[in-house]
Amino acid sequence: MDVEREARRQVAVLKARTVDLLVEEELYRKLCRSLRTATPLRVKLGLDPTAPDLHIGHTVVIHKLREFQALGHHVIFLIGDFTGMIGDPSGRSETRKPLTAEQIQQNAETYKRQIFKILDPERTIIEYNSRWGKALGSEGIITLAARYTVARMLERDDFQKRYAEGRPISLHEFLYPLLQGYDSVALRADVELGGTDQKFNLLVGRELMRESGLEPQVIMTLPILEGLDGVQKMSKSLGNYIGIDEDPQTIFGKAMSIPDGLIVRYMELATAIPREEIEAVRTGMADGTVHPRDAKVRLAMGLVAQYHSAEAAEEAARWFAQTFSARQFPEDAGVVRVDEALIKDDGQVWIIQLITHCGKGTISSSEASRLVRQGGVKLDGAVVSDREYRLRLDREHQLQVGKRRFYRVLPSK
RNA sequence: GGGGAGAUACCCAAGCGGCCAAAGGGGGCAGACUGUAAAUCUGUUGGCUCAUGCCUUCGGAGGUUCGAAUCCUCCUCUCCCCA
Repeated sequence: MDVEREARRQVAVLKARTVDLLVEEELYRKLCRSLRTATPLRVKLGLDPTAPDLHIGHTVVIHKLREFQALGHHVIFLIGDFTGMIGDPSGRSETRKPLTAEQIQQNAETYKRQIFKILDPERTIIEYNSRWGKALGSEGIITLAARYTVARMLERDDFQKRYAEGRPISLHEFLYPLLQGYDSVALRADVELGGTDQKFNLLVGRELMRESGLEPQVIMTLPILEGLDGVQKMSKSLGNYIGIDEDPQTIFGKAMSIPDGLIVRYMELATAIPREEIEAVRTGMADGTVHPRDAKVRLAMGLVAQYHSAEAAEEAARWFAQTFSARQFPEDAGVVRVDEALIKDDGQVWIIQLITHCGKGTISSSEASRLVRQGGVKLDGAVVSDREYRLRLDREHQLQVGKRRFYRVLPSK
């Protein structure tokens, strides 16, 4: 095999969709060596177990890892159970609140389960940075902290901004990049991946490796995916995400709600839809031959197919067309049995109570009242606008609250 | 260590003794229009079986007052300046 040629080919494949690749020549050399010695590269991705679910924003990077695996390399999926106690200040305008040990453990389990929807378990090593982080001790931390200066820390955008705006920066936040970098030292990573907001942290890793006499890791950054609102980055805490663990209908529905401008970007970054097809969609939408709605359906199906199955995608598309395009009441709406306690002596249920009962704590009675007043509540297809409305529960009723909450209401027995 | 400024609802931010569940904006939700898109317009945005009512909420704990987000005391946290 022509090692150099193959290494060049791999570089080209891996470089696609990246924002930064530092340093490309180094990656090439590492790949050459890997091929000659038949030693897979050690590719690191660290994730703090802060949010208990992965969303398709995370998958941008994970897909890249999958590409490394496809070329025979090993992925080290590092769960930042130690760094998670600090909380990554990247891109944040305020200090994160630390997690408890239990939360971290729980979230880590969820991650493990979810990444294998994309990654190949055979080529994945799971690590926890508490393993070496705890051993560092206070002396280790001090030594580590001595390797970096305040001025250099303040080069970071987010720190600089916060500092300039007079917002607080806690001292321990300075430790985060250092500890993340130390992970690379401990793991002897060849490559580390992250979102563009991770660039600083990744670079610190290079620095620390060099100082420790190791060959510095190559760093690769990938775009940050915007959330459903199309403006802010996708994140669980902003509620603008599509979780990879969500059910087909939810994934499909959320995908259909993104702004048009995001369709192609989602396809490129978050799906396995082939390049040529994405190009066709792009040009088709530009010249008006492809309706954005249809492009979105394609995207939505692609996502469902990836995390569930092709059949599930078909099914979700059908469901969506019926429920939202044809405005039919979905057959599989959640069934709610009404407690006896809600039924008054006259055998009737007050509409407001029915709604709060169906909402199971997510809808207050004031809110239910508001929804009724605003015409957002439908019973058996007809708008209920009288908040005093009572209903006799002698059969199944179809209740719709707002745009997307559907319930099949049945008597308790 | 000294001096100054500040903490208001999901976020930003006004209010500085009663008319304050608290202006305005953002965001959210609902309605119209649609493609559950965007844009736009309208309404709404603490809770309570809805009530010229009650309860909870203006960093925390006390106090003054008929009455406090607003005044006083102490505490906690943040920022700035000086050392």
